Amino acid sequence: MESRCENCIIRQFNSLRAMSKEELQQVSDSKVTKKVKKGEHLFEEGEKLNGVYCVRNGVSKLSKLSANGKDQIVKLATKGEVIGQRSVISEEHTNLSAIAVSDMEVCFIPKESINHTLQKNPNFTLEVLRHMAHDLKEADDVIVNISQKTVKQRIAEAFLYLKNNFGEDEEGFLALTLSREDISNVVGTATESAIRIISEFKKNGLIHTSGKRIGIKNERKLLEMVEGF
Amino acid sequence: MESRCENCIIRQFNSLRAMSKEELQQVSDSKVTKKVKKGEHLFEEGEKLNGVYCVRNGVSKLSKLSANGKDQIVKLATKGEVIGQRSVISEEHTNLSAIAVSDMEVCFIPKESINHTLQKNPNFTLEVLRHMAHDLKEADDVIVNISQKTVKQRIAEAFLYLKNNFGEDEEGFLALTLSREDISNVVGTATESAIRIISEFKKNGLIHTSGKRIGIKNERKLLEMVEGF
DNA sequence: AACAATAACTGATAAATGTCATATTTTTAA
DNA sequence: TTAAAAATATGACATTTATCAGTTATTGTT
Repeated sequence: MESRCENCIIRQFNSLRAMSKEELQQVSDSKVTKKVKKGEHLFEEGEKLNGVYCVRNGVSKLSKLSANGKDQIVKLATKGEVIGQRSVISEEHTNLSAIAVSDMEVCFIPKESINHTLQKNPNFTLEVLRHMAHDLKEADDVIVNISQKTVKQRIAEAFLYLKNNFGEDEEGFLALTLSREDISNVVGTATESAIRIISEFKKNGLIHTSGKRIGIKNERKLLEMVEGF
Repeated sequence: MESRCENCIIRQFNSLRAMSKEELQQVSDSKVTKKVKKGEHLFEEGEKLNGVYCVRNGVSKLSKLSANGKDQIVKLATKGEVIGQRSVISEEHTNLSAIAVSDMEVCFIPKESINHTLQKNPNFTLEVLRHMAHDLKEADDVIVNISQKTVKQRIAEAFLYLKNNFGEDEEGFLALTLSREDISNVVGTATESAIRIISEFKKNGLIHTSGKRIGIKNERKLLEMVEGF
């Protein structure tokens, strides 16, 4: 038997915590838990979503394909985050693809459960609104970063972001391992450029690597680089 | 005597339309109408907002100062849009400055009126949520554009955007005249680069200019440029 | 109308970044 | 375990974009 939303700790981190006991029961009855392997899609750009995904475990990249065939990663969503809200709320096709960058466990919640609560429970709606306001602020920050910072600064920032949001493993490597291509797609640059800068960082003792894994060696210097010294 | 929100046509374009008659009366009683001259601030980055601004007339740029001293314009807000919602909702200081790029008339609505309705009227909250979802989608698009398109493409796109959103005057110039610096800040490039490309567009017959005013001459070619031909 | 102040423009050059070609390493799967 | 595939890495070069310096045009003010 599957676990119930009412007891799910993940809920504490997202807007579902503003649901009443009854609403939560209804969500729990209608939800479906799925396992998504690294590299698999949750959904693709342009799809019509019939619900949202609540992330129990693992990480998904939200990305958009540009005209020149390159992906831009707009956000990395992890444990406790709800994916697909925007598209369900505005009843539009998704503008982003969601692909697992590590093995994931997600709960699919049909949109009916969400929409119903959105119309009846202002606390829930307000909570969702607050989350979206936060996402919007972050998106604005990304815009400013991409247009005003150098690739080097953005890569340094990405590593610090990865450390702060996903932590490090026992050996001191970033817990979330992204391919060089994914890194370049987060930062918005050519893969070769990203690789070159990673090599440079390694040479200068800012980071160390082992295969595709990256560990931060000199956080202070990385921070200074982001700030523009 | 001032005009009442209940009769304001602007309201049809924004989330205020989801308010009940009583709520709207309350908003109308507490609102203050202000005139803001071109170049003046509505508010500055980092300020704490005590309410939102409903734009009756004119245009405001929402921008963020980057570490290297350049502004990045994240959005142009015009008639019918509500500015400052995000910050009021998440009860944070603003992350953006709002400066009038043309003479404006705005209504300042104290946050109490907004917050009260947000907690009581799920329709209103949902409406605000939909608007924010839309803004978030647009922000994602901007991210992809900035990181994947060339400056030339982005400037072409900006001109088309200005035409579609603000129209043209009788003489065939874009109705919203931005300084070259503002254009470069929308696009995320150096002012000189923007000017250079504007000259090139003029030379190639894509646009014509008169002082700082810009008129679109060959929309089809601009569009093709945006698409990457 | 004349002046100062500001904005628009242009050229020369430097710096950053992208592209293509190819070598090397790591990962995957037979 | 080993071959094939995929990812990472590096060099050479082209292109794009930024920067600095200086000129011309426009705008606003007395």
